[in-house]
Amino acid sequence: MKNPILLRGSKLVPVQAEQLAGPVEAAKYLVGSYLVRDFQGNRLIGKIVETEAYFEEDEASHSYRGKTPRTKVMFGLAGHAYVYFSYGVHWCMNITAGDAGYGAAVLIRALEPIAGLETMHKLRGGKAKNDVNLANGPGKLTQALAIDKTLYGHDLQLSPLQLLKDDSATPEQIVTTTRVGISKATDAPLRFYVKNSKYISKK
DNA sequence: TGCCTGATGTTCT
DNA sequence: GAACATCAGGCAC
Repeated sequence: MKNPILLRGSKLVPVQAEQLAGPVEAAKYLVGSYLVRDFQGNRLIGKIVETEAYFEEDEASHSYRGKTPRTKVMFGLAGHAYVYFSYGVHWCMNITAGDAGYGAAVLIRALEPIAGLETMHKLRGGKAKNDVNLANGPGKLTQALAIDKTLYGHDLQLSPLQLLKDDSATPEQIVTTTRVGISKATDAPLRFYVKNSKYISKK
């Protein structure tokens, strides 16, 4: 990779598709990873602190009813962006997981803002009263990182949106709970977040 | 602080 | 035509 991305002295390396082979493992693995967004000359970095796993056998998953024009990227290669419009108002970002042909993805629910906070506040339209509220929800983080349908299907090993991991960091302590904001399969323990993080979404 | 509601595009039934 | 992997503002307490 040209110009490796450095953060606090450690080098961030791209997340490989093999590390996203299973949706549940991928959801856990992605907690503590970094999203790096290059936007209009600014580099915005957020650390993933909360995820949810969705897959074909899962009633709450968009892929449950099979491949459609919207969900087709979920059935493609792992490590790509599945971006969809929710409630007519917000974009939500997923990272595809599992083998090609199997419809699975990991919803990114919250980020800890690391770099480019000023730009993130601007992108949020000044609605975030503090840094905690910048990206502590699926709709908020897409706003803060300027993620929309133009990034649908984007390969996350490439700029302007990359998925990276700091291999020298100690793994996060992860808490597992049921998912949020869904009406089906509400009992499945498929939500993962960093223990004691103040940046996770509410509820 | 916490509940309630309006906004509103896309997909699926 | 209804449901939806949401958010923010308004109002009551």
